[in-house]
Amino acid sequence: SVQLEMKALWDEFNQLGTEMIVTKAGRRMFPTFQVKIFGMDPMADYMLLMDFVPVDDKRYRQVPRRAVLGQYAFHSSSWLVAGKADPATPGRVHYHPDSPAKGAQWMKQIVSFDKLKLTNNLLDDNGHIILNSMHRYQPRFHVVYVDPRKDSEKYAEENFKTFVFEETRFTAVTAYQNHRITQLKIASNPFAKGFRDCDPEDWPRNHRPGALPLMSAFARSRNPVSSPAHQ
Amino acid sequence: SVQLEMKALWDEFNQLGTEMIVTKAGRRMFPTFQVKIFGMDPMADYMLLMDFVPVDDKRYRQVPRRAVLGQYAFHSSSWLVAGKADPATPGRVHYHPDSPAKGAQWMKQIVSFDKLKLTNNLLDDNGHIILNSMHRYQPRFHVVYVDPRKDSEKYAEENFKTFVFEETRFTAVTAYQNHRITQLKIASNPFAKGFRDCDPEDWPRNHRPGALPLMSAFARSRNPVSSPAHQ
DNA sequence: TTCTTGTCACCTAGGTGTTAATAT
DNA sequence: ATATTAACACCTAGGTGACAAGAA
Repeated sequence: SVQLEMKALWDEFNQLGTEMIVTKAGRRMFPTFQVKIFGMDPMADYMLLMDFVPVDDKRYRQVPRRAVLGQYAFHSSSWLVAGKADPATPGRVHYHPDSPAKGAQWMKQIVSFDKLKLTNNLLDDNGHIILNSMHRYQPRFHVVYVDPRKDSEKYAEENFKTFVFEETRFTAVTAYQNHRITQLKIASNPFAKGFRDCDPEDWPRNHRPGALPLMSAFARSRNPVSSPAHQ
Repeated sequence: SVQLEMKALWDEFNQLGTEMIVTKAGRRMFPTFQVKIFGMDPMADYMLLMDFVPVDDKRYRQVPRRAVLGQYAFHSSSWLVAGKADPATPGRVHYHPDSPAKGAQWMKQIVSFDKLKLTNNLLDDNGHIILNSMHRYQPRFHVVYVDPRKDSEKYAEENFKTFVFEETRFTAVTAYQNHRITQLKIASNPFAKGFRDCDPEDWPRNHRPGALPLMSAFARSRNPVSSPAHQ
């Protein structure tokens, strides 16, 4: 079984409609996809990998600016369907760089996919995940048991397990559309600390619940509870 | 077979008497021990590791300052034997973090031991290599074939190969003794660029052979030739 | 008008020798 | 006197969103 790390933070983003930046050079995800793994055979070899599947066959677009003036400008519910999805991108896969490794190794600490990068460059040759901007994606996590038998290909089906966490869904964008997403990224990503305007010591250590509803759920759970995956 | 990378740089340091800093927290080596590997079975698993053996049973000490005034102050030949070696440190081993991996993986690029750190803290619990300051050491590189046979312990002897490059010998120190070593480290280690006083563009790209005899050998070979190991 | 690209200041994270203070 | 330690300024290396300019 698999538990998603930082579930509270993922939930907070998901509630606003998570957006992930894609660039030509490749951009990391934030939050980073991280999991705790249980129940492996400690002595067996496993490959861990991720891929990304379209949530729907739609293309999205920004809401016209004149339609969203006022308090709820840039709200997550302001996505409009812009038509059918663009042609699918090459369905690349990202192997965790420690693969293959023993079950004991994978289970003894959190597995982090922080080397995974997203790009919108269809001709990318850095092995990054290629996505269409303005489309929605569902990250998937796969565990492959490395079968030592000679005819292991025959058992591919049963040596394979997929885990999906719906709270990690996101829209790929080249620039943030929802200003609340931007603010939550700035508030929670250490690398964006330069854009915070509050006292850096104020958050999250001294954060008073309710003061900033934007990130209340995350602030409430300092030891985030993980969530079970839909298999 | 194994080739030492950056052999010209190692030679230049060795000629002066290489020194490596040891600290309580652990310090990387510079130059970094890096090798190219040939002739592995591409499909077999190997563990790669390093250890450090005393070159002799001597303890060294700094030359009294009043004895070395003038041009040859701090020359490498100014080490004095201070007596018998201190009690041996725990003979730790550093496994390359990618171990175990297939021969094909090890051979397809330079193997770098840049995560290896040296410490003088006998109680270190970070898994660093523990050395006595003011003692001389010989780094050793070991390749272990992971034998798939059940009774693999019996074949430990033949599944094991050791490579020694004498030009990587060094004295462990808590502060540099030979000023020429300091200058060569500053000139060749990118992380010490802040201590260079010459135009940063001047070296090594525009370095004129003979102008700075200190690092002539390194500057002469822009594509350093590797050296075979003594097995 | 909407979306994308490239540059930038500002961060995190951590590897350098220097230096002054301390230990032996 | 020699040897070690800890704090420090200055780097490398690379991850942020902002912004202005360009593309569609």
